[in-house]
Amino acid sequence: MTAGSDPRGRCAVYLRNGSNSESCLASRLSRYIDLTEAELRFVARMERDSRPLKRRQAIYEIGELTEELHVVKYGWALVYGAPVRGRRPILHIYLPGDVMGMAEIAQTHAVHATVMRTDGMICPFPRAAIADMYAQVPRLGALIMALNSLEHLGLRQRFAAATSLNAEAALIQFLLALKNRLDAAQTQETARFYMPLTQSELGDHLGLTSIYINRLLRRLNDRGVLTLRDKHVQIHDPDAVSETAGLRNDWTNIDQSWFPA
Amino acid sequence: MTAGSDPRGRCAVYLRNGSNSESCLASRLSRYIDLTEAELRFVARMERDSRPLKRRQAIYEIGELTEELHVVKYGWALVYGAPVRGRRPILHIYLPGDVMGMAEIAQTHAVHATVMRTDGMICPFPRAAIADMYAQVPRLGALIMALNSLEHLGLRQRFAAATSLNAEAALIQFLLALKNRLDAAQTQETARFYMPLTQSELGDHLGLTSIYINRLLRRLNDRGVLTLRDKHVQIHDPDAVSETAGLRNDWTNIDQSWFPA
DNA sequence: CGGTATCTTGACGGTGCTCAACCCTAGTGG
DNA sequence: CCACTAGGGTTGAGCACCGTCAAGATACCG
Repeated sequence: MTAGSDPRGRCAVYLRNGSNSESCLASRLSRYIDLTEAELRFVARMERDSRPLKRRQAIYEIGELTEELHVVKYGWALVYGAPVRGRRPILHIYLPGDVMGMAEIAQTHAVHATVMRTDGMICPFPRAAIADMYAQVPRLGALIMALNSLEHLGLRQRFAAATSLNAEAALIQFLLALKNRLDAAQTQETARFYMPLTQSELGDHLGLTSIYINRLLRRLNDRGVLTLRDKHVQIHDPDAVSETAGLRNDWTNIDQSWFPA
Repeated sequence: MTAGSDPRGRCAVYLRNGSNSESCLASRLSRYIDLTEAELRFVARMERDSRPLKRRQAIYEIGELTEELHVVKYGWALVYGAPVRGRRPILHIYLPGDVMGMAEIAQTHAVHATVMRTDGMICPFPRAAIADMYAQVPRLGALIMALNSLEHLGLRQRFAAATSLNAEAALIQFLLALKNRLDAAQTQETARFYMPLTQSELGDHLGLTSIYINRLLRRLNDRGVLTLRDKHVQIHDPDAVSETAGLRNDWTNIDQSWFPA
C-alpha cells in the first residue's frame, strides 16, 4: 500500500531508521527527527490501546470529563464549538497522525465536542503521559510542543482569513492549507486529494452558509480554478490558487535548534 | 500601589509564599501554583534582562530571525499578520505577564510582527530556556504549557466569534474576554478597565471597519450597555453583556492533575 | 423503494463596507 | 499666541457581499 491510496489516511510508511510502522504519529514525527529506540518505544506506548470508531461517534462531548488524550491513527475528526444561532462552528479538523486534546490540556472537562467525521481508529493515552514524555524523552516532548505550535499558527492563519479575506479567498486558502497538512502527514502528495466534508460542513468551518459555499464552488469550477467532486479536490490552476490565498506553508520545516539533546 | 492602579499594568502583588515581587509572570504563575524557591529562581532568570520599549517599537518584524522569546513585564503588545487588502489583521494581544512567542517557537523566523502598543518593558530570554525549564523545573514547564493552551483556546473562541457571531456580539465578547484576562493577571478587578486600542485597531482585531466599530459603540452607549471613553471600558449592564457574549471564562482555573511532582 | 441528507438554483433583503465629509484634540514649530 | 499637521472620532449616503427563504433535483441508505 502506498501513501495516499487509502482515503481515510492509513499510514504504512518506512521510517528513516529502516524499520516500518503503521503509526501515523511515528511516521509524522520521523519526518522531522530520527526517532531513537526509546522514543519509538514511547510513541508505541501512546498507541498501545486503540479504539475503532464509526462516523459521527463522539470522542468528547462538551462538559465531559477528559482524562485522556488521543492519537488519530486514521480517519478525520472535527472539533465543534458550542451551538450559536442554530449552527455549530467547526473549530478544528484533526487528521491522521494528530494528537487530539493538546489545546484543552488545561481543562478538566471538554470545552468543545470532538466527533469522528469518517470511520477511523484512535488511541487513548493518559494526560500524564505528556509530563512523562518531557521527563523521559525530552526531545520528543519538544517536538510535540512544536507541532502543537504549528496547530496554533494554523489557527491564527484561519482567524486572519475569517476576519480579512472575502469568502472566495477564505475557501481557497482553507483547501490549500488542508493540502499542505495532508502532504506533511505523508498520506497524500498529489494535486488531487481526499476531502470528505460536505458543503454544509465547509460552511460551518468558514463561517459561511452551505448555499454560498455551493455558489463559490460552482464559480471556481466554471473558471477552471478547482473542482470538488466525489469528495475529492482537484486543483487545476495552482498559480491562481496560491496567489489569491497568499498562504505560508509552515508544516514542512520546524526549528529544532532549541531542542534538548 | 494596588493592583490595577497603573493603566499599563505594572505588577506589585504579594505572592502566596509571603514574598512579594514586581514580576507579572511570577504573580500570574503563583495564581495557579505555589512557586518553590527553585521555580522562583528560574522565573527570575527569565526576567533578568529587561528592555524598556516605547509605543510603536517593534519586538519582531515579519521574517526577522527570532532567537529569543520575551516576557511582558508591563505594557501591551500587538501581533500583526501580513498585510492583506490594505489592512493588517491584529491576531493577538499580549498583556503583562504573558510569554511572547510560544506560538512561533517552531519557526526560526518571525511569521508575524509584534509591536508595542503602549510604552512598556519586556524581558528577552533564549528559546532553549523552554527546554531547560522542562528539565530543571518540570512543573513550571507544564504550567507554561497549560497557559499556552489557554491562549490557544482563547483564539478558538475568537475564531468562533468571527465566523458565527454578528459584529455587535463579537465586539462585546472581545471586551468581556479582555476583562477576564486582565482579571486573571490580577492587574484589574473592576467593571471599569483600561483598554488603549483605537476604534481602528478594534476593527483590525475583529475584522470590521473603524467606522462600523464607531457606530456599534455609539449604539451600545445609547442603549446603556457599555461605554468606551478615555481609553477605559465601563460595563453598565453585565447581565445583558454576558448573555449576548455567551462566553466561557477559562482563565481562572487550570487542571494540574497531570502535572509532574 | 421510501426517506433522508445533500446539492442546486432563484429572488430578495440586511449587515457591514466604501466613499466622502467634517470635527476635535494634542503636539510642534514659528 | 497662533498656524499647521497628524491622529483619531463622528456622521451620512449608497451599495455589495453574503444570508435568508423557498423550491426542486439528485444521491445515498436502509
